[in-house]
Amino acid sequence: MTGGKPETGKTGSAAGASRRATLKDVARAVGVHVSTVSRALNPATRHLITEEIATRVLEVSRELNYRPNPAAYSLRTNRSHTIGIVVPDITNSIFPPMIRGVEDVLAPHGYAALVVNTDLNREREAAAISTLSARGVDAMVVASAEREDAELSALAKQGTPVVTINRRTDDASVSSVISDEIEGVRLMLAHLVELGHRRIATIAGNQNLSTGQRRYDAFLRNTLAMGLHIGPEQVGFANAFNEAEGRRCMEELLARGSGSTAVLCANDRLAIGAISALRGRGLSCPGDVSVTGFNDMAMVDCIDPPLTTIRIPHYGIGQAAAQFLLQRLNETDGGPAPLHQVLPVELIVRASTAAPRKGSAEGPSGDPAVSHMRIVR
Amino acid sequence: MTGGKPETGKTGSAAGASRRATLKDVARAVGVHVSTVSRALNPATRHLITEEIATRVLEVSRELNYRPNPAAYSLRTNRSHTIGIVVPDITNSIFPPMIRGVEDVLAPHGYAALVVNTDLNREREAAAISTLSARGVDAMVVASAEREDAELSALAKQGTPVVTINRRTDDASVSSVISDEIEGVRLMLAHLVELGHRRIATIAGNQNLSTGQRRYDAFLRNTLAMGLHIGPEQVGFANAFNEAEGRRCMEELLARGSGSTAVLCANDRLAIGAISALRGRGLSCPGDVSVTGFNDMAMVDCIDPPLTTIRIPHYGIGQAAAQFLLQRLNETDGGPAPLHQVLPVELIVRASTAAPRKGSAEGPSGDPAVSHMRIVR
DNA sequence: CGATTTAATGCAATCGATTGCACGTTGATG
DNA sequence: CATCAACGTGCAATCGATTGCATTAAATCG
Repeated sequence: MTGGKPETGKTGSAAGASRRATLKDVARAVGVHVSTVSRALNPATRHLITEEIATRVLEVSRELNYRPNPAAYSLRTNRSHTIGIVVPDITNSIFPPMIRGVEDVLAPHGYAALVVNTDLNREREAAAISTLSARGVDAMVVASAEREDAELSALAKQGTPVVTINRRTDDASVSSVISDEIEGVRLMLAHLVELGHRRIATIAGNQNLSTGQRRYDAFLRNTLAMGLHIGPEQVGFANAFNEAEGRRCMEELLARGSGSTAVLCANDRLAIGAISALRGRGLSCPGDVSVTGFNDMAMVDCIDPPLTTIRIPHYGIGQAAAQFLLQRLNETDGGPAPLHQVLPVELIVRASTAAPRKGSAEGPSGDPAVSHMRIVR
Repeated sequence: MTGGKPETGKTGSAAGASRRATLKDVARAVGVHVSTVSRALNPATRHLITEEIATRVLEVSRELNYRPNPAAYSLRTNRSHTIGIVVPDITNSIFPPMIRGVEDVLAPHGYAALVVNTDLNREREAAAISTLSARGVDAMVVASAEREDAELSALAKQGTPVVTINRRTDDASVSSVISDEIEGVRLMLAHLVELGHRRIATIAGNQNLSTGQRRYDAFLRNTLAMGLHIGPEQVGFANAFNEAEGRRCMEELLARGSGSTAVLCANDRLAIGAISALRGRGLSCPGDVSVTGFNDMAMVDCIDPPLTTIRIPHYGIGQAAAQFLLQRLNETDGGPAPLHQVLPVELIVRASTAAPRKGSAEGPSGDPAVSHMRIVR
C-alpha cells in the first residue's frame, strides 16, 4: 500500500524475502561505482561528490531502502557502534533507570547496548567483560565494579573506553560516575540528629564495594564530627545489599542491645529488611526505631512505612556515563586523564523517621517493646 | 614465548596494544592454512582434520587467546548471534525479570541481547524494530506488541524469527508467550466472591493491548458465569497501565457511586493508583474497598496494604520465549506454524482484600466513609 | 592554445572469517 | 603394479563495506 516497488522484481524475488539492498545495488541503480555511493552516503566525505550525484544517490538508496551492513562496516572499520553494559542484576530496580540513561543518550548517536548480568559473581563478571570485548563493543559501562577489580583495570589499561557507574574501583585510572554518598550520609545524619536522635546505629554494606565503603566511612566521619559516639555494638555489616541481610543485621543489632533509636542503612533494600526484622520483634518503625535507606529506588514511597532515604540520580548517572563515553569515542588520540564524576543527591524525608520516644536512649525504658534497645554497657 | 612471530614485526606493535590474534596468526603459528584452522576450530567440521593437527590448533589458539572476529563471521554467514529485545520501558519492573529469562537461556548458546525501549510509542516501536533488523539481529523478542501491529506482522511475514511476550498481536501468525490471564481473572473473582463480595467493579486496561482486552473480557465472562451483574457504572477504562490512570479511574468509579465493595484492577500499578485514590477520599483498603492487582510485580508485597494479586511467571515467560527462538534458529527450513504458549498463573492473597463490610452492598450504610459507594439506581 | 592544477570518480586492496572445489597422498584393490 | 577411493589440506572466492591511489575530465594559468 505504500506505493513504490513495481513488480519488475529486479532482485530475484523468487522466495519473496528479497535480499537486502547493498551498496552495489545502489551503485548499479544510479550508474556509478560503489565507492562513489559510499562517499555520497557518508556526510564526512559527501563534499567529494558532485552535488547532483550525491542527492541522486541519497534518493535511490532511500527508494531501495538501503541499510548499511553493520558487519561489513565493523569488519572494515573496527567499530561496532555497540557498547556493553554490565550490571549485577537487571532485576534490581536501581539499575534499569541507569541503563535507560545510557541508552537514551547513546541511541541518537547510533549506538545500541548489549546488557549482561553478573549476579555479583567475580567469574561471571570476568566472563561478561571478556564476552563483550570479544564481541567488539566500542566501550563499556560497568555497574558491577568491585573495589579491587583486575579485569576492569586491565580493560582500561588496554585502551577500551570504560566507565563505572554507581560504584568505583580503587584504581583511579578507571573513570567513574557516582553519586555524592558522603553528602548523602551527612544529610541523613543531620536529619536524624535534628529529629532528636543521639544513638544512631548503621547497617553498613559490603566493604569490598565502593558504595559500602564510602557510605560507612561517611557515617563514621560525620557521626564523629557531630559529636556522636559510635560503639562497635552499633554497626552491623551486611554481606550483600539485600533484604535478607538487612533482616539479619537488624536482628544482630537488636540482640546486642545497642540502645539505638535510629538505624541508617547503606541502601533501601537493607532498610526494608531491617524494618521487617523490627516488626518480627514486635517493634514499630518509626515508633520505636527510625530506619533510613539510600538510593530511593522505585516503590519505596509506597511501602509501609514510606521510606526516608537519599535520592541518587539514577537516570542522570547513566546519562553522564554515556556522555563521557561518547566524548571518548570521538577522540582520536588515546584520550586524556580518567574522569571521576560525583553527582548530587537529595534527602527525601518520608515516614520511616520520626523523633525518638522520650527517654528511649537514656536507659531501660518501661516500654517492653523497646527494652531490646537499651544501653548495654 | 609462544614460538612463532619472529621480530620482523610485521604488525607494527608500536603502541603496545598488540592486535588481536586472527585465524591467520594461528595458522602461521601451527604451520597450516587458515582454512584448516577454521575447520579444526569448528566442532561441526573438526572431523575433517587429523586428530593431531586439530588438537594442536586448539592449543595454539588458546595460547594466542584467539577470539573469532564476530564481524567477519557475521559478514560471511549472515548470522550475528545477537537477538533484539523490545520493551516499552525497562524501568517498569515487570520487564527486567522477563529480560533475564531471555538472556539466561540465550547466553549459554552464544547469543547476546540488544535491549531497546519504545515508551509505548508507535513510532518508536517501528523505529526500534527497524533499527534492530538493520543491525541484523537473528531474532526478536517483543514485549511492546499492540493488538494491531503492522510492523510485527511484516517482520514475521518476512521470515525473521520473532515472538511477543506478555502481550499478543491479533495476528495469529506472530508467535507469543503470555500468561493465563483468563484463569487469573477467574481465580481472583472466585477469591473475591468467596470473601463475600457481590458488587465487584473493575479498572480495565488499554483495550488496544491484548492484556487489557483479555483481562477485561475474562472479567465480563466470569462475572456473568458466576451470576454477578455488572453495570457500566462498575467499569473504568484506563488509558495506560500506570498509577495515575488507576487513580483517575478509581475516582471516576467513586464519583459514579457504583456501590462496589471490591475493585479488580487490570494490573498492579493501576491497583496502587486505585488505593491511593481511596485514601484520598478517606476510604480504607481493604476496610471499605478491596483492591486487587495483576502481575505481582516486585515490591507489591511490601506496599501498604500488601497487594492481593495474580502472579505471572515473569522469568518463565522470558525463558520460554528464548527457548522457542533457539529452536527456530536451528531450523533450516522456514519453520513450522507459529506457536502460542500460555503459562500458568497463581493467586497470591495478601492484605488488600478482605470480606466486605456487613451490608455495605445492600444500600446506603450508616458509615459515611462508604456512602460514596452506595448503589445508585 | 598548450601546460598544469584541481575536482570528481573509478580501481582495487583490505578487514577476518567460511566453504566449494581442486589437488596430492595414502592405502586398498584387481 | 597400475587404478581408484578416501582422506586431509590448500586455494581462492566471497560476504559488504571503506579508503589510498590512479585516472580522467574540467578548469585555470601563462
